[in-house]
Amino acid sequence: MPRRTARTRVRAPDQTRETLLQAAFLEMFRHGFQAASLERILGHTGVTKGALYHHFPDKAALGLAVVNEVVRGLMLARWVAPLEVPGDALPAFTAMLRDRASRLTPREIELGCPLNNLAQEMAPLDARFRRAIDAIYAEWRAGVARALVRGQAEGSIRRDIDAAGVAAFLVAAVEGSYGLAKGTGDGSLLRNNLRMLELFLEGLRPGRRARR
Amino acid sequence: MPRRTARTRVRAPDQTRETLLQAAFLEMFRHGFQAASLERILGHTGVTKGALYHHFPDKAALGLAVVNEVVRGLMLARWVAPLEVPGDALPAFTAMLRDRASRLTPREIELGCPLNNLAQEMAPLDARFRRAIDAIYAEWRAGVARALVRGQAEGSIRRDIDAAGVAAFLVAAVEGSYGLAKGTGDGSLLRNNLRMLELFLEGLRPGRRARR
DNA sequence: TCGCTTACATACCGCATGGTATGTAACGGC
DNA sequence: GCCGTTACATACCATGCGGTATGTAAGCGA
Repeated sequence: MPRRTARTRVRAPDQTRETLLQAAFLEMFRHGFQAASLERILGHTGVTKGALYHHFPDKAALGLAVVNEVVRGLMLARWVAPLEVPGDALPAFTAMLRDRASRLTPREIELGCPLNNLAQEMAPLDARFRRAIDAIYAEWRAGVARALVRGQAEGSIRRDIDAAGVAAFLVAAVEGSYGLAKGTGDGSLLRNNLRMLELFLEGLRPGRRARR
Repeated sequence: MPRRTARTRVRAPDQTRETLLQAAFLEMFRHGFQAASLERILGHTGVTKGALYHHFPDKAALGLAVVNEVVRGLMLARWVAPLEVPGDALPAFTAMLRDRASRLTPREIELGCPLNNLAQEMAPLDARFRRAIDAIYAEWRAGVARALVRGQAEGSIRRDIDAAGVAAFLVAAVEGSYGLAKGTGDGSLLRNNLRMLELFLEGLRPGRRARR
């Protein structure tokens, strides 16, 4: 039986939901979804279990909301939006990679890429997570491919490459680099790989020696 | 109090240990380490909890043994040994990539790379796991770098590249490709990326156009 | 054949977890 | 000011978990 005089917090449903999403994101980033503890999330936010289960039917729904509303936004802001700038596509790639490399935080090196983490953990376990993650990866690849096609149109990128295929490779290389750096705990490895990606992109410039 | 007449299985400690390792590997491959259930492992093998805790002091020790004795061996057999063949280094790379691409099982596409999975999950959580995983990645990178240096010595690979840096990039790209394929559930994506790696390696051939 | 060690078997425990039942206080339309 | 709905709060539960205590039987050197 609940206590007689319950002290309810100020009613601000949107903010409560957002608070939960952010805390859940951090918790999932650190521990993954399965090991993410609702109690810890509640402890960090001061929100109660009743409020949580008012906003989300169960833990999976909270996790999916984190994927769709937090992780997706982060990916788009960091890896797609920087490509949608006026000017040549290839320098936009280079600038984005250098920007990412320069902003590497110890947390990013320790914890890796949230999307990659969730993909590795949840893809074989839950079809809904897999679909949500798959959709985000598809957006990422599509954004990269668009930039490549733009580069082809303006002549800064060779026309004989398959934009979608190269985009998939680039995304994989980025994710792999973050993952490897996380595995080794070595930030310089990640910087090295982002630099290698720059060199790879330079190789896409039109030139005498065709790749195939 | 245990039952009076306990039916013990045949005493074959080495085989029992190996059975546990293999079952634990499969369980960890599917669910990760934290979500791996000892009860499920025991259920699959018919081994009892007493036997398990006779061979391993705790769950972490079992997990570490899986990493060091199973995962490491798989990585070496698949990604390092194929490079240590007589003949030119570059064709050995190509052959290895094609061999891997041709042998892709649905399980590999669904579950990804065991080493990558464990790295992503365990690196920030447990220092012992991180060290063990880090050591395996270092062996992998070293194996690739050795092959690159060999190629440089025999003239099939440009001398102006940093073998260690390129090796790190190659390993990251492989792991990223497996991870991405797992996220999307798409095997053709993985095949595409392995093919892209071939092309990347072709670009390491000595030629007129230097990369930097 | 005795006796110690190794290799297993069984029962049980404490704990953290996700989830639920139930209650109450704030808000908004009327 | 009433009342239904929304937004929370609290107590509690069932379950699965890793781990342990304790027992037994096989192997084996002397």
